[in-house]
Amino acid sequence: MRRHSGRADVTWEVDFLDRSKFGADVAVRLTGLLQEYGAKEYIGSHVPWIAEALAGPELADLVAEVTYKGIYVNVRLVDHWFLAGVQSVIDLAERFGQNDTRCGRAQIVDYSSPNVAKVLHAGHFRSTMIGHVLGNLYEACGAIVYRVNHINDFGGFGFILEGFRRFGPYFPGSLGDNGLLLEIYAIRRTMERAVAAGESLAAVDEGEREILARYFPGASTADELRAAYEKFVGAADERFQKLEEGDADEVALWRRMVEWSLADFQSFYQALDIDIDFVIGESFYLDAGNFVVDEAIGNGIAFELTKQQVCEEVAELDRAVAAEEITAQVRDKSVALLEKDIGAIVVPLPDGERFVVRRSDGRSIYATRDIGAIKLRREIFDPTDITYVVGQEQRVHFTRLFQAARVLGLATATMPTFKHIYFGFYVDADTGRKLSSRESVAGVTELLAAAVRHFRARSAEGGAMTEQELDEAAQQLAVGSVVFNDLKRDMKGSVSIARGDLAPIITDFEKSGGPYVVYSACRARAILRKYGKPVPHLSEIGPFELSDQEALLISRILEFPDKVIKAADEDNPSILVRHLLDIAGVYNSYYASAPVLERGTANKSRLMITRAAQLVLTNGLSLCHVECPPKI
RNA sequence: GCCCCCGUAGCUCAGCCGGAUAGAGCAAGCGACUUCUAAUCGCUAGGCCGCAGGUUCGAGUCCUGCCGGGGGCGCCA
Repeated sequence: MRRHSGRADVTWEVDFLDRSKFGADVAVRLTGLLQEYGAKEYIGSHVPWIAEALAGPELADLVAEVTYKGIYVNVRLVDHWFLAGVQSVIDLAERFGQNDTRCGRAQIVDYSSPNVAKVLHAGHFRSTMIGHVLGNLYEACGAIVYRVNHINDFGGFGFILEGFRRFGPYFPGSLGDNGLLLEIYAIRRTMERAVAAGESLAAVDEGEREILARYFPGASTADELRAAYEKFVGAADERFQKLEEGDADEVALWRRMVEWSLADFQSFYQALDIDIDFVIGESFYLDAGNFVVDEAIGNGIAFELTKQQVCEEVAELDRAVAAEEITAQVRDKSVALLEKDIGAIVVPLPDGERFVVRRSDGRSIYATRDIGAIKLRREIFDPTDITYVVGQEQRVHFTRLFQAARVLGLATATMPTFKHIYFGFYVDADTGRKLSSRESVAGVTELLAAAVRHFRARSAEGGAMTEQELDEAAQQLAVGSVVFNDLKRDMKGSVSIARGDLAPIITDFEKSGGPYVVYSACRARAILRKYGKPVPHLSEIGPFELSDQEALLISRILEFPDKVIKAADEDNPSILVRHLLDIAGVYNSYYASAPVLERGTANKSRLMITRAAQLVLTNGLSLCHVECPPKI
């Protein structure tokens, strides 16, 4: 193109087409020339020579026919090119889709991140699936991936330690170990709501009243409740301080409690068959965080926000109000935020905001530990990229954390890269409103179990399979369903989910496409199994002609590696998932119309295409953390 | 108040760095199983791409404003 145009700066784009629709396989556009000259002149002066160049002898073994219409120069490729592509897919086999675009990169992916003493809710589920698949994608692109499960085993623990002792006599006997922890959390939340509700207590529902009555038998009025709550908070703060200082009793109890929760989480990870390399509690990073903060105070980067500094900023705000740059309302809000931070250790950020890294009472907060985590992770893993897969509600926290890391010298302007991959939450299918963690809780494990039972029952209709095969197939279909349900749409949007009855959810899962892709891969494999021999090599194939459908299917298959790269580059698994659904659709259609094994003879080129389709679907599913069961 | 996300078929969503007649799936209707397993396939129907301007040869896509929906803004995590 450059030679024909006589210019070195021409750029072009190539789009795959549907042969049955356009009679060609790819469209070529020289975008630079198009923009430079406009459509009219481009069509008149350039399109003809572009078509002529493409039809020239140099490309004769690739190009079968060139046509043009409007700004598009359409090229029909020779059938041999497609089948050669199929052969290369077969040669690469399990490696098809892998690439080296991220060679030399070491990426930390921080995902799942459950809270000890709280219930795993749907947000953790999304984080787990998205993070895991992103890790797979980065690996497929050649990166070394360190998967880290950052367990919140510290924040808010004062309440748990105190509650465990304070409410001991009132716990119902039926609660298990982890159940106790959840109960304490529920008590705390209930108290917060009750106190926030004030005198009326109108916002407190019946279940919450029951909790209040059980655990605070002496407090019946709003004032008494408030007093009881304040005593609870005070005692909890003391507990936390002792824990941080390493008090033997508190540490021992804390350790036991963490174990209870981890054991509970394990059933969730087992159900999803997820194994995260590094399970590290945030407590691990406490000392490193304090070290960084102390050092930063020492060299003046971080400092205690004093009353005087706040006064100066307030004065500036007052000036702005006087100059009518801001309203008094904005000023009051800002002042309130400023005053709240007096006494805390803060890191000033380039955008003028502050990042609080230590409370005024000297205790750590999660920011302290997150900073420590960055320091230790850099020392241990020397990562080029750190990616956090955490819900969108923490966007502000992470943008500040990343800025603070650079200000504190824990990272340079470009190394490592920090990314917060966020996602939407689950919403009520009827109301469109966000489900609270308490509502979405219920069910992650139960939902998956119900999905397994559903697919188990359907499989059983099929016939000759052993019990174990049935279990495995159902497990994979269930996992595939939930993964696809979560990952086929853009992550930033919310996922609506029906409440109560699980049946509609399961039905949605089945329709969501996971089983469709699994089943497609299984059909392809069934053909190959029946054939029973290695598929023929390209060199054994005589003269052949591809159908439009075959050309389309093959071009979709050959696009797969690019989709893997794109999904990794955009940190967006849905790009991969949708492409798999697309391939599965084209393949199923092909499967229905083009028999491979017929009247005892095998169609060689179709066998090759079937093998390539099976490989691309299996490899793609594997990236999505779904394995194809041997039988279905 | 500030910030973020969303608005495309009855429903759930795709739609690339702006490019051919805006696509799938579900739901609805019709048709196809002694077959490489029908968890499938084929066909039909269904659209002021929220509204109004602007940029452009060309806008669902980019810009501005408006309307509507959801969310986030702790010395919690």
